[in-house]
Amino acid sequence: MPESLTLIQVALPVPLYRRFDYLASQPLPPVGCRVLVPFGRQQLVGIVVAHPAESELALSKLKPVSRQLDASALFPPALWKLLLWAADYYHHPLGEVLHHALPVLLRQGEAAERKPIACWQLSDHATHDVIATLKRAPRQQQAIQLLQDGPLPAAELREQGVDTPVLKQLAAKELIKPFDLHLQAREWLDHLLLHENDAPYLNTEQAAVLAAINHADDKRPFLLEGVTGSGKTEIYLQLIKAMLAQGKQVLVLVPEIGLTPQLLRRFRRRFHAPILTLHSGMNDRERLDTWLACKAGEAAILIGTRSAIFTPFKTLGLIVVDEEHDSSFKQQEGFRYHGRDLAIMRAQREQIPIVLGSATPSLESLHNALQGRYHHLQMTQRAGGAQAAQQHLLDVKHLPLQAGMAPQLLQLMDEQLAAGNQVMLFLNRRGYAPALLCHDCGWVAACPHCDAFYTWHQQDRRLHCHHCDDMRPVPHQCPECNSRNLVSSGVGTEQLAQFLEQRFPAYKTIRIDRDNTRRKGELEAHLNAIRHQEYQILLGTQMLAKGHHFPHVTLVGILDVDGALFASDFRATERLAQLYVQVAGRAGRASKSGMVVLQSHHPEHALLQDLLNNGYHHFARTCLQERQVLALPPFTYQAVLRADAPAREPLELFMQQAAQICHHYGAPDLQLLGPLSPVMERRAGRYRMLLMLQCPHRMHLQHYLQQLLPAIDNLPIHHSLRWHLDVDPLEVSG
DNA sequence: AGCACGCCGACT
DNA sequence: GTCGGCGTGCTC
Repeated sequence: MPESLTLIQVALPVPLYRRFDYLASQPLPPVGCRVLVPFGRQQLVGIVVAHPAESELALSKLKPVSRQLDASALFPPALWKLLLWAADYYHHPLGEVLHHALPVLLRQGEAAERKPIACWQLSDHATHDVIATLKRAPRQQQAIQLLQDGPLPAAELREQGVDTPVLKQLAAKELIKPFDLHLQAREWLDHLLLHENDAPYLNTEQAAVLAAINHADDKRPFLLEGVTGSGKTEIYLQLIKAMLAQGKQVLVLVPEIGLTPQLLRRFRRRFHAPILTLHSGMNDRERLDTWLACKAGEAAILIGTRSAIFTPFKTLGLIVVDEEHDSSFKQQEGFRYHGRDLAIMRAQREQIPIVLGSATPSLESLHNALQGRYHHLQMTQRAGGAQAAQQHLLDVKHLPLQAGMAPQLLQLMDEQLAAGNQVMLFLNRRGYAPALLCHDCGWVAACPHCDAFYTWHQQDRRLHCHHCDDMRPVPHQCPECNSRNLVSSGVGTEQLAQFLEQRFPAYKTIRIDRDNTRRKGELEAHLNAIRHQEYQILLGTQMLAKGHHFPHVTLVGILDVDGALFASDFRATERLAQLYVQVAGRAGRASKSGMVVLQSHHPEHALLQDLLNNGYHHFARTCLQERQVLALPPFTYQAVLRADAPAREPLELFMQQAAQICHHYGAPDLQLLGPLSPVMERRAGRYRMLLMLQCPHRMHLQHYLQQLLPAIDNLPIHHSLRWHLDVDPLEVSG
C-alpha cells in the first residue's frame, strides 16, 4: 500500500446493507463528513463511517475517493450516534438513513456553507403615524403587522403571502430594513427580548406541572396530558423561556398540519429571538441555511415537522413534541422512522429534557407513563373558564337520513344557526360519493389497478381512485348493460355540502378537504374566512379538526363513526377517540357552551360508551387492558415485512421463503402471522402481501430481526418485486 | 437504486 | 440488417 493512501469506509445512498471501502490520502477525511466517490459508473455523495485497518477486498480492487466535501463531521456526536442507532433499530441501510438526515443540497454535494438568511425588521421610521398612511396598501400593512411581533425571515413572510415586491416598496419608504441572521444572530441572541407582559399567570395546575418538570431529578421523558384548552402551549413557552435564558436551543416538533401561523405568531410574540421553522413551503437553499443556522447555534428555536429531528444543534437544551399521538410523526415510506420515538432517543443521548404533549396521548406513551418510564403530568382544567362540551350519541338506526344526516342533527343546526353561531360537521370521505353504480344491472365503477371502487367527484366530472390517483371521465351509461341509469352510493363531503346549501339557503357553507385546499395558502385563507364568520356551516374531513380554534362554533357533528368501530385495524378506535376529543375541544369557548353529536348505528358499543361517559383518559385505560388481553402493542412489539409485485406468483414465492426463514429460526417468543394479503390485495397495479412478526420483548425482536434480515435480503428475488421491513408499524397494511 | 450488459421483436 | 424492450447482476 502506498504510504500516503489508507482506507475509509463509506455509507452510500443505495438500498444495500453493505458499506464500501475507498482509498483516501492522509490526513483521512474524518468520520461523519461527506466524500464524493466513484461507484460503478456514477459519482455518489457518501458519508465516512469508519477508518478500518484493513479491507475484505484486495487493495487493488479499491478506488480512491474523488473529493472530500467537508473538513469535519456534519453531525454532532450525539446526533451521529442517534443516526447509527436508528439505522440499526429500523433495519434500514445506513447510507440512506444518513442521506435522509441531510438537507437536499448537502445530499447533492453542495458546500455546507451559509448563505445569508435574509430577515426583515421594522425600522425606527415605522411609527404609528407613518403606518397609518398605508391604509390603501393592505399587503404592506399586513407585512408591517407581522413584523410588529419582531423580525422575520423573508421565507416566513413569503409563506404568509408577503412577496418580495411588497418588501421592496416598504424598504424604499424606509419603514423596514433587511438584515442577515448570520451576522446579527449573536446580537439578537444576546438581547433576547422576552415579552414578559404577554405571559399570562399560570393557574395552579399549570404551575404545579411546571414545577414538577423543573424539579424532576431524573432524565425520564415528560408526558404532558392536558385537556384541550388547559394551556399546554403556555407550559412549553415557559420551559423554552428558561432554556433561552440559559443560552440553549430548543427543538419543537409538530404534526404535519400543526405548523399553523397561529402557533408561530404565539411563539414570535413571546420571544424576540431567532425562531426558525422547517415547513413545506421552503426551498432547498432555505432548508440548508436553517439547518446550518441551528448547527452554528444561531437559531434559538426550531419548529418543524418530523424530519426536523435530524437537525444538528450547537447547544440543544430541550425537545418538545406537540400532539405526540399524531400519526404524521411516523414516516410511511422509505426510512420508516417515528419522529417522536427518535426525539425520545435523542433527548436521552443528549441528556436533555423532553416533553410529549397531547390531550389524547397515544396508548404507547400512556403505557410508558403508567409503567413509570415517563413522568406523567396531567392538566384537567380548561383555562379561561371554558366549559366542556355537552355530548350526544345519536342512534341513527331506522332514521330517515338526508345526505347522511339525521333529522335531530338538522334541527340542532337550525337552532344554533338561528342563534348566530357556527356549526362544524365532520365526514371523513372526500368527493361526491364513494361509489357509482348501475341501477339496472348493479355494475360498480371499479379501479382497474386496485381492489377498490372509484370515488365520484361530481365537480370535476371525474371518477377518482383515492388509492392510486387514477382518474377517468364519468361514464354516461353502464359499460355492461348500456343503461343510462347510473346512481351514486354513499355520501362524501362534496354531496353533503350540496345538500347543506339547499337545506340551509340562508347560511353560507364551506367545505374543507384536500380537494378544496390544494393550492398554497388556500387552507389558511379558508380558515381566516371562517374565523371572520364569513361562513356559518363548516364541513370537512380530519383536516378541519387539527389545531384550529373557532370560537363561534357551538355545535359539532361527527357523521360517521361506525367505520372506525368495526375496522380491521386495531388502532382505528384509538384514532376515533383522539379525533372525537380534538373535535369536542373545538366546540364552545368561554362565552358559549358547545355540543358534540356523534351519529352511530351502534350507540351501545362499549368503547363509545366508555369514551363518552368516562372520557379519553378512562377510555385509553380500557383500550390498554384490551390490548394486553389480545397481546397487541404496546404490550408486544411488531415488525411487518411487506412486499409487492405486479404478479402474484413471485410475490407468494418470496413471502413463503421469508416465512420459512423465520419459522426455521424458531425463536420461542417470536410470533408469526402470515404471509397474508391485506384487505385491499391489489393497489396501483401491484399485488401486496405481508408477514407480521410479533414479540413481547423489544430487545428480542430486534435481535431476531438482526439475524433474520440478512437471510431475507439474500433471497433470490424477481426483479419486479419490492419489499421492506416496517418496525413499529402504525398500520399493518399500507 | 442506478446503470450496464445481454439476448429477442418491429422498423428507418 | 439495427433500435430497443426489460431480465439479470454488480457496484468498494
